[in-house]
Amino acid sequence: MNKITMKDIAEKVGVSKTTVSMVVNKKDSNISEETKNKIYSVIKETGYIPNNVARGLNTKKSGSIGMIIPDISNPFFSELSRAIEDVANKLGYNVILCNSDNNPDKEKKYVELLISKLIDGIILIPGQESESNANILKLNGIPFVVMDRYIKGFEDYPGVYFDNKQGIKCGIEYLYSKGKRNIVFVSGPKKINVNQERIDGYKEIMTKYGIYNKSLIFESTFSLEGGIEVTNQIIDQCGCFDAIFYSNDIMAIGGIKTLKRREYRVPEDILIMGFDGITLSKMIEPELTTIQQPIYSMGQQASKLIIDIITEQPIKNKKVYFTPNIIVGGTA
Amino acid sequence: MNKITMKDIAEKVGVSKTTVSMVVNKKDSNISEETKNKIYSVIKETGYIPNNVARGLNTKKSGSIGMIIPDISNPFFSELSRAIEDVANKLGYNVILCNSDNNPDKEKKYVELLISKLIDGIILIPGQESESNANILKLNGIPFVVMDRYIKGFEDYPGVYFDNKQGIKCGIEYLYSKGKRNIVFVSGPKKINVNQERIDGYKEIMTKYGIYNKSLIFESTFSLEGGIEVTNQIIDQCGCFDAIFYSNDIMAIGGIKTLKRREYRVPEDILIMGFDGITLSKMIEPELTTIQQPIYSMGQQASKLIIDIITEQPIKNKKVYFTPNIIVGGTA
DNA sequence: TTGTAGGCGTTATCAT
DNA sequence: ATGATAACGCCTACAA
Repeated sequence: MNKITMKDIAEKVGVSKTTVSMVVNKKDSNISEETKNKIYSVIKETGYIPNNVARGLNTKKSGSIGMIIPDISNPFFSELSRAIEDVANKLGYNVILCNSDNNPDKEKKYVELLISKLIDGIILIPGQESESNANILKLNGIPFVVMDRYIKGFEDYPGVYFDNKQGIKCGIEYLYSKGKRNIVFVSGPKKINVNQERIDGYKEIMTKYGIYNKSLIFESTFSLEGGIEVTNQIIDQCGCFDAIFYSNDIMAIGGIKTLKRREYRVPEDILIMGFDGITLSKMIEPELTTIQQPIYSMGQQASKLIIDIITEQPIKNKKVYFTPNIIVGGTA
Repeated sequence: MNKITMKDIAEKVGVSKTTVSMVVNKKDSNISEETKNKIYSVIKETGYIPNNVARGLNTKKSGSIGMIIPDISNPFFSELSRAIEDVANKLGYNVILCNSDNNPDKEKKYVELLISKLIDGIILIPGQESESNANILKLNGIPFVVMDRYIKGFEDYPGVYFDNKQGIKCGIEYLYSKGKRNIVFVSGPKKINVNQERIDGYKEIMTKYGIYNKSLIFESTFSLEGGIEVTNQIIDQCGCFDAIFYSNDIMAIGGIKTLKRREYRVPEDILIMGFDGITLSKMIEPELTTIQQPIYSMGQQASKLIIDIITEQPIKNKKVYFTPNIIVGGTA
């Protein structure tokens, strides 16, 4: 049961491989209708599927793009992936999924794997210390788009970002307008650079309002457990606080659970603000008040951008910034 | 900036491509240490990365497995994907992500795409009418593992399944034991065969208890909106009901929101049971009482199974059934 | 309008 | 212990 090749088709029709190749690749402007039809019908009856690998060896293109993300089971990234894959698929590419867990070694392994597969381009959400991996890509001439987080030394590379500082300011302004003054801020792991950016935003705006207090800044991991732990910590260590701004939705949800269990009422006693606007934020009751990143649009944009680069389309903006949007739910 | 090839390495070291190839592929039992070391050092200093595509053309293997799922942004599938990718990665494979949306045409397109990339194997969660697509795979000799849903005519193929009937029975028994007798059942789209299986389970057990009533069966889509809509319908059409068993967690969450908004108390007035046990079910407050599928284990198992088949390992069980497990949260 | 021939980078089969 | 050579299936000049 050997696989059918172009040669088989050519022999059956009684033409050369070249002719078949041209028809298969729609470069058939001057192939007679008759030949074309014969070829098509034999392709159909044999169920011939071209060998993309052989094609790739010639063209140095694989028709695949790689997507290196921290963790697909995190809703933020799975929503993003869906957008990336949708656009890629529509434009004739497919997507190889890589979960880096923010681990530089894993990330490196994937980068090399993708290169070895003649990947056409990569969408990279950097973990930590991604400079050297970005460098490998650069040295190998693989186009890539950076997403969500910066890579030192690659600030001029194409990228899709979210205006984190502005997002934080939005959130704080809202909480301030609600009369809150002791606003706790929970950042994600400081090793990830967007978090520093968010902390800076917090510092700036709180200082502007004259209510900045360093001891109101906490750090945790972007998970439900992270949210629960840090919230217990906040309750135990903080003299007074009247609002908590979590820098992702999942943490906020963990926080709300913890507050309720420890007999705080949300939003009556404490206002809660999340960050990301994942679908999940609309599932809890009351719905989470959060700073929305347009996740699906960001994914679409990144996917479109990398493919434009691959296909050498003229690019208007190789760096795209998305702006925040507050979703007012019932928690603040 | 042409990419470095084996030929380049061979020339630099002063050996033949063959020798380099053997070293790269660890088939170097009888290559002198000296040569090996020279080759390794040149590989390192040049940053050589083997071309997997060229290799694939020879070996007819790509080192990739395909994963065809309905929708990665559905938490059930993203959790599953994570497991699949983890195992695949550990065993030296990578994963190509395909969102079928349960659409047979999309599914077909992906099947052919994957074949054209010399995919080594596929994990297929069938949408609707997947017989012909499974047939294409069969004709092309592509190994595949079926997951979650049956494909008519491929019952003997390797597969990883969940005992849906048992799951439903578990849930009903629990609700019955809590004194509930008017238990509404919300199935997913009947076109998807697991749903029929679940309805059958419901019918059986309810009949056994002598409380079966056909008008308590509703159908909806596996989404938050689906859960909301159907719940409004239930409230409006059902004379009396004291529990609702949704056949996935997301619908259940939509249902809870709706019940609350329409002034029902959960669990005081109405007990709610979900199905799946996605992480999300632990995020809401109170936590959802649900029938847990061991999602991560199922993904691991499927991944391991397809790779065992690819590598022709002896397989103990080519069909694996997982059994339900009730998680008692606060909604029932 | 169609065919011939060489090459893409690797692996496999024989040699040496 | 190492090399020469022919595949793998397709694409692409260049020929005819």
